[in-house]
Amino acid sequence: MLQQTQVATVIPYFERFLARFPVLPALAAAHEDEVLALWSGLGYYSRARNLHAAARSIIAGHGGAFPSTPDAIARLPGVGRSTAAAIAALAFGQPCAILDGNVKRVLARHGGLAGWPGDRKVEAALWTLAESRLPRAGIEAYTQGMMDLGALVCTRSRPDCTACPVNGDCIARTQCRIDELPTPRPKKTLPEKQVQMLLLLDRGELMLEKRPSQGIWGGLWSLPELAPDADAAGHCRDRFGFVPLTQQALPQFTHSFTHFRLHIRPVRLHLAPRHATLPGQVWLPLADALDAALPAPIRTLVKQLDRR
DNA sequence: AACCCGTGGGG
DNA sequence: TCCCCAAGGGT
Repeated sequence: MLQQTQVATVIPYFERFLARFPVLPALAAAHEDEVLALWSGLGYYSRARNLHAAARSIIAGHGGAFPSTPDAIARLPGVGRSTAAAIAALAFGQPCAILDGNVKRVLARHGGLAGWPGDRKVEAALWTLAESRLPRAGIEAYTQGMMDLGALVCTRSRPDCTACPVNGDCIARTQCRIDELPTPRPKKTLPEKQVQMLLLLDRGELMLEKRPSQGIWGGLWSLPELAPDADAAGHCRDRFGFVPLTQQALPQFTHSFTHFRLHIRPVRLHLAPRHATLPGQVWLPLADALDAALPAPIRTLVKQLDRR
């Protein structure tokens, strides 16, 4: 959950998740739909599918015992070098280096290492630096200390250098380059996309479609999409065989992702009753739909619909 | 190697 | 409002 996600954002999701899956076998035994529903709103949904798969892998392949070496941990789906090292260090006391966003910022500043940390070569240099600084003892406190130093003292903007325990030989501070390091990500213009999304309603029930596991919002339940200028009612008849009785365009809104911006034009359609339910579709009362694994903007849309 | 994968906090 | 980026990983 914490991969690319701030601690404060994660906490309520973590609490709910652990209340439902307190032990590893409980997660392994769960249906993917329920795992995704508890992840709904957190983003990067492959993390949820990978975590679920990892739990099953530990039950099936490791006899239920969590692997304890960094290499074995990193073979779990969704667990890379840094996450594996964090688990190995904090749970098993092994001397391995982590490299999350906080540590990258601390090392880039203290070591005076320029270049965007997302760049392959810069990241490799940061790993080397991180490995070279491991302590001979106390790996747990060191690992947590590096993360907390970045999160609480060596912050992205206005770091509190006077409170920093290593301000004496920090190159960024000595050379007055605190505001330049780490080097920011190169700017690029975000692509813009447009879609219509269909809110198909029948007697208070909403139709949701399961998205393929590949691609954006993989495995989540969402609304049927069509080209921005297509005929919604026609599409409704041609693709689903549903007869729309009324059609209403709802206000367009924009949802921003890391890599593109999506302009969504929702259309509400009331259908003639007794239509078929096709594979990959479900019809749910609005209150039940809100318990499903919905993408964040779809959840907002359904909530607004539910208020009427 | 560059791109894909979400959402929201904070400046 | 807009911009940056967060306890990164997979392809």
